[in-house]
Amino acid sequence: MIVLLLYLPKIKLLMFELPTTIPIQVNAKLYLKDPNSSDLGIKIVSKSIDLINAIGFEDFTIRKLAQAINSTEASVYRYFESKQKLLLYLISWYWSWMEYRLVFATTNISSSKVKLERAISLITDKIEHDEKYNYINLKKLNSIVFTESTKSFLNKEVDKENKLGAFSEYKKFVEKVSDIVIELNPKYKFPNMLISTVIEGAHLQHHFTEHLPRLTNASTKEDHIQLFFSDIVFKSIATTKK
Amino acid sequence: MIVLLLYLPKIKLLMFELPTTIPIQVNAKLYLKDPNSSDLGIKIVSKSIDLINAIGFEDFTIRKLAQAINSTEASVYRYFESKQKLLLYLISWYWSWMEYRLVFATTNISSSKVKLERAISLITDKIEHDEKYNYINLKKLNSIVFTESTKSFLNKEVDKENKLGAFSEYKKFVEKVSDIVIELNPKYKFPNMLISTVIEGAHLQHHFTEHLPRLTNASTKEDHIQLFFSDIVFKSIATTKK
DNA sequence: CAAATATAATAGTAATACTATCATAATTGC
DNA sequence: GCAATTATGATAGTATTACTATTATATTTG
Repeated sequence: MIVLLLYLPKIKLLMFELPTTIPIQVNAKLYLKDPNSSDLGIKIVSKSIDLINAIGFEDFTIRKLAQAINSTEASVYRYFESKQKLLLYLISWYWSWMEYRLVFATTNISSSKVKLERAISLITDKIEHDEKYNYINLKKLNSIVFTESTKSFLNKEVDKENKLGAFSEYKKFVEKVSDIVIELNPKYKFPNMLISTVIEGAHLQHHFTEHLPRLTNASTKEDHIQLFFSDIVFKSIATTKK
Repeated sequence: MIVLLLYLPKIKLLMFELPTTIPIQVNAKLYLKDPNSSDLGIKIVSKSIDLINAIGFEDFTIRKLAQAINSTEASVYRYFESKQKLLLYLISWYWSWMEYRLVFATTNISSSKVKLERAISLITDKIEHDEKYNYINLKKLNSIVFTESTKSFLNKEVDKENKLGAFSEYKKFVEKVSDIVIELNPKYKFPNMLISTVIEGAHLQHHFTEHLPRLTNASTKEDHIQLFFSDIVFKSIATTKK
């Protein structure tokens, strides 16, 4: 069924035009009980996105979440074994969704250059409209990933969580974009580094633009961040013509 | 006195050859009582670096620190009003120290290109030898900044802390390196973005190399990270010769 | 050597992540 | 349609945390 969709005649770029029936896959080891399997699970995921986005992951507590959905801490812990795992679930969901966006944005495009341009847009553009994918607010989730995702791997648990597969969606996405880089320049030595740098760099630059503007040269109005990273990528992988 | 040092005939690059008498300035609003003013303050800073490096900032507690230096929580809180402020102090110290390293690495160098190369090395190279600057273990502090510093600004307190000047040493450093970029190409539009991306990107790539290698193309043995970022920078700012 | 200051000792608060237990509600299998 | 299973709620509890308050004892300073 997914394959069928990929062959639709006109594939649109923007995420809000994606069909909402595609199942987003998240590693089952990130939850104790699939939140998609019940109303409560759905409320947990949906409301945790609202809450983390509103108050930040540090101030976010399972108790606050439970109160917000008229449930109890114990019930939440039946779905996610920890606050960390819940965050990992959300981030993993995000990258799985980004992978679909990438597929839709690049299918039937013959030019590798255009494909890479579109991938960079997907990565560097902040979602500005309040759109939902089922019960998930994509703008808020996007915002969470931008500000909280480094915390998911910059800790002492990273190896343990990596073994669980917590970062495999992220890695898959990076590798898919890296593959486009390799199409354009098979000799370029650092495609994965380049793409992971663009991803994390774009997240940070968005944060800096808003809070520490002296670290950037980007205005909030124009898409300087996209321009900047696009420039970096294409200059880096350009094959020298002599 | 500082000025004098800058005019020493032969300026060496490596940090362990810096004189240890240069006072590193840290914004006074980051502490309640200057830790340099007493034995206890020195022990707090010195041991917190050891501890945070060993167990990570999340697991680091003021109680553990107090026990490690045979003191009490209350005493530590007389120097730093919070765990966060202590981290901000350490990071601020780091950037102040990096500024000195930058000055020493670039003084009396006429070529802007060489200056920028040296700056990039300073930024991207991890400190591998256990060297001390007075009571501060530079290797451990370097490691802390690489893994914990994003947490210092990726939170809801960032604006408040920014007003205190918590990030001014970092900004100063970024701007000093950006100035070299501008020397090389006055028309380049994103010097600050470029340098802050290189700094944060290099930190992350070091972490990825160790924990999530699929996100990189760097081996731990070679200086691929330096090569990669050096390549990015010089290609990005190259003036097109047609 | 008195006065000021720094530190230690001790206790306490409110909040946190997470666990345990048991009762009740909702769903399912037959 | 009803028993058995499962999901949730209610409630309580643990150990730990960041941080504060208070008082006593060192240590330094004028």
